[in-house]
Amino acid sequence: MQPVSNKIRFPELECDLLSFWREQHIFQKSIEQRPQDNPFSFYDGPPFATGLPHYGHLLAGTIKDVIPRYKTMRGFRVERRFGWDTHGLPVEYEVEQSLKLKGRPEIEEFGVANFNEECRSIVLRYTSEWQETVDRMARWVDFDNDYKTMDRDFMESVWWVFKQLWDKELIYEGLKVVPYSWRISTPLSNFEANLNYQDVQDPSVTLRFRVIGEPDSHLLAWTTTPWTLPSNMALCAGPKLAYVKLQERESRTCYYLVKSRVEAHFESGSYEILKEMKGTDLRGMLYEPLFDFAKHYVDTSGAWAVFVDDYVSDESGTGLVHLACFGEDDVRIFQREGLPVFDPVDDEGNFKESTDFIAGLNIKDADKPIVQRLKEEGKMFRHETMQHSYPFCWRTDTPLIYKPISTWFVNVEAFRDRMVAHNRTVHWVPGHIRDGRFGKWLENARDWAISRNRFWGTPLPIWKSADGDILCFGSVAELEAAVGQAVPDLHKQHVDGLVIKRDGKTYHRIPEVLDCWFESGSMPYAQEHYPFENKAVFEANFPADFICEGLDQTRGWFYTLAVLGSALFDVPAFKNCVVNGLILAEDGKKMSKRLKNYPDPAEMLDQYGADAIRLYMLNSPAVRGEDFRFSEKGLVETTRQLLLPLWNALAFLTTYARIDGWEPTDDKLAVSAENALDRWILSRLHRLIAEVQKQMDLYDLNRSVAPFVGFIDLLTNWYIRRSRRRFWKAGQGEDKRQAYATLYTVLREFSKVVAPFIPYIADGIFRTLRRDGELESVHLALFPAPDAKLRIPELEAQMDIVLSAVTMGRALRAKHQLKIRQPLPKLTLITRDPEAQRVLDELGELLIDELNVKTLEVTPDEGGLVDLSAKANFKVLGPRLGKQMKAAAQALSSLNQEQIQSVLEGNSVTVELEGAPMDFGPDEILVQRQQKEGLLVETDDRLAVALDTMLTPELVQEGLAREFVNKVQNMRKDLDLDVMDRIRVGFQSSAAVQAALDTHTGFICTETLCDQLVPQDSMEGTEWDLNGEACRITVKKTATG
RNA sequence: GGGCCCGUAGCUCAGCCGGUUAGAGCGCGUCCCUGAUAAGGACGAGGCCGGUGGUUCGAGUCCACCCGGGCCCA
Repeated sequence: MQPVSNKIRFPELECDLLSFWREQHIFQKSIEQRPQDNPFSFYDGPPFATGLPHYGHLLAGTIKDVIPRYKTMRGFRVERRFGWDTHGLPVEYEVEQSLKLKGRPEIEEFGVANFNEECRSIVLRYTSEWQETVDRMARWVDFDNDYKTMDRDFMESVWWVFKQLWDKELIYEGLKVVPYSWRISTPLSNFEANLNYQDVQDPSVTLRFRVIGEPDSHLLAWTTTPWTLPSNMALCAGPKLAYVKLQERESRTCYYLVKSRVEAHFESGSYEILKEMKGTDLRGMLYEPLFDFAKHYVDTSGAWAVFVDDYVSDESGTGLVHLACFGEDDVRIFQREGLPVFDPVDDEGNFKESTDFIAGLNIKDADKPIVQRLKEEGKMFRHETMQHSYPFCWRTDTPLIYKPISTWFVNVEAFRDRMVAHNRTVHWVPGHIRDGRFGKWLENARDWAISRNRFWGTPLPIWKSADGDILCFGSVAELEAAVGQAVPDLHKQHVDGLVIKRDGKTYHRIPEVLDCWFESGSMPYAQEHYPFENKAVFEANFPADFICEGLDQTRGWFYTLAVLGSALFDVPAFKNCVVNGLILAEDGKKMSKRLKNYPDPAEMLDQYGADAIRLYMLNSPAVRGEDFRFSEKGLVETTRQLLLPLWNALAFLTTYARIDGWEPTDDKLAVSAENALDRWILSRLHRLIAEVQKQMDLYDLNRSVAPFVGFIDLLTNWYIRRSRRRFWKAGQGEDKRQAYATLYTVLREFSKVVAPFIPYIADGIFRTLRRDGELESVHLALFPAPDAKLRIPELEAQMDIVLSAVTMGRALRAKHQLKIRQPLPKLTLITRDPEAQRVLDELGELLIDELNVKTLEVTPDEGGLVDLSAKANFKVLGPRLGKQMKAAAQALSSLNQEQIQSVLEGNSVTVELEGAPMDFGPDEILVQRQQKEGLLVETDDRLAVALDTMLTPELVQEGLAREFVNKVQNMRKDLDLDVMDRIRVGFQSSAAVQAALDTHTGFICTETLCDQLVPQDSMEGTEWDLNGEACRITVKKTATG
């Protein structure tokens, strides 16, 4: 075994291991060595590579690595391919910006082919940086065999998916109202529409709509967009709102509006309420349109009437909403009620010829003449100007409009219930996502708009004839047959020009491309080029056993996977889903490049290494969907508290193994553990293995990490601390052999337990301990099996007692200023716990050493040392007593010492409770211990510890000797001596110290590896204070160990 | 405006099926220990468990409402 240094630099270790893994193809071996017929399938959600990876990616990437590594160690074959999202708006925007193109007309002028090739050229710009970071983070994923959504094979499968939906009649063409910039003739995403709100002044007009069949009666409706009035087809009332018909006293004119807004529009006393009614009562009222151009172009029968819908509120306006085709709710109601859409606005935001006096005007310029005309015709009730916040195009600073555009939809509502049912079978982490955020979203799922009026994406495979006949292609072969030529590339510029003539009709491709979410949702099929290739591979790996992404993917990838899985195969697309939360900066804000409120990931990798980052994140709430504040301090803490102690456990073992020439041979390891410490740590190890396995099988990463984090503390700060002397001891005794075998075994098995989480350090440990002929990496090993035979629960319980006794003993010493180096005559453990009696048998030495006492006594007799008090055991008594609980608690708290003693001896006690006697068993009463004032006693619930502090001259002498050893050891350390170097010690001291040194010469020399301990007269050396005695010491190296 | 999540010590977070003195780490102060460790330990200060009502013998924990923060949607 090569000794390892405790001066470890983890980033260096990691880089060495990274090269080793790469050179020896460990990742490939970890897959190939697992049986092909035992797959565990993982789908990678493709990221955009238009930016560099940030902590969110590192977090998801870590989880995407931990689970597959674990499953590999459980014997599964886990293929993982990296994916790239290459299409879509983010890419197009970057290109538009770099080429200074604005909107559709300029792109078309530049040429779609040129534009798309520009897109293609930038999407893979950062892939090498991505790969480097992902590799460095120790995430094992196949980049050579990756998939890209712009690959022809991928796109062909997307077409196949689309065609499947088409054949199932789940695709339809409809209208969708979207934010639209007329300046650049481009629909925008909701996200973009939110980028640029400005305060502007707009007309605020309230219109009179004359009611048909009632003399001089009008419906009042309000709008800030007069230009939409020519498209008005209906008015809408809130069904549950209260409305009135009122009459103006002066003019005798009648108006309908919502009751709660009357005072906003009429002065009190100027009117009389004629009638009150609910919104539903208004339904079906007919009115005269303000403008009637529309009837020349669309069928207006049924239009110009009042309808009702819940979206109407009475917070502003009149409670009667003017409906045109420029609002999402409007179009929804139009479709429900069979109303016609009349959109007279062209792509540039100008009125078409169909609009009489405003034809050719830009919509905003048309507001004035429209208002003018309405005033002249007496249709204006009130005309004001108001200031409000309105969305503007973020690129041209012109106001956006909402506009209906032709859009292709997936009829999700048709199979929504199936989707909801499938989702019930998915295991989500955290669990509340299933019926909460995601479940609720599914229940309310609306039809999915999948087409985009853009350029860089997979074209919809639809060709349309002039009379609306449609051809849909589900493969390249079908298309090639139809057009009679090869189609090597499926991008827009290559297919738009393909014209199909069939049965006397001519078919042209429609201009839209698919939403890139459609492509990522198609990834299970498209990454395998299914069904054109890899049928068996696909079937073996679908649905995914495991996926992981951030909380924001609820409406994103999780959703599109679920939609397509349900639509195509009527199954959930994934079985287990871990959702990670958002990583925030230390200040609780979003990480922001502009604010520079977070440390550069590359620097963190260089400084602390990937394992520190991984463990820090895994040990955080971020792995169960909660926000997490990332701080460099956390990395420091993780390194100091967990990783370094663990590594130093290894350094400890190897250091002494070298000194003793110990090697992990079969017979050295065959030693059976007899020492209680060894049996204890092995028992804890197997308890740990069982726990980690259980939690990992539940995908609960927090609860997997917490136990091994705790184990590191037990291993280093108790097992090794207490075992140190066993390794130092001269010679090769049986106990030493056991110590080596145990520590070796524990570290080796532990490296397997932590391998999925901290793969570098785990492999560093494993490979250090590895014997010739064994597996070359821990990542090729199987996860350890918990061995019930090695579990000794009683021993674990006893050690718990010892550990709390140590804590109490140290507290006692600290309180009374008795340093540990000063031996004391006796420690008394006072407890009635039967396990504690047995502590003496096996674990007593631990306490004697750790607390530096000469003898240990365990006694059940608490007499004189502690005050006992009784308390009701609420947990046990509550269910039995119910309302009597309070009285019982009162009664039990006043038991006398005699009664309590009796309870401690296992007897029941009878107490008067509300006039009647009642028996209480010993398990129904809790006895508490309180130290008596002024005694050297420390207590907790079950245990008291007392120290005898009577110092004899012998003990004082021994204390001095230990003090002396301590000073010499410090000097050795200051001189940077090797642990095996021999020394000569000179001293000049008081008589008391001299006497102590004489008595304990052997002890001192053994402890400090000192060959000569000699008095000296000179004034050289370091001056020390040994418990108040002056002493001057020199240390000289005499021989190298 | 709607849905979901979060709110516990100065900071980062545990706290299981509801059980009576609410924990850990970091930071701070005092002290101890140290030849594996960037260490370790003890003690101390520091809490209206976001608020208000309710259910219950008993609420940090369950329910309702409210306040604050986040994410998503509108």
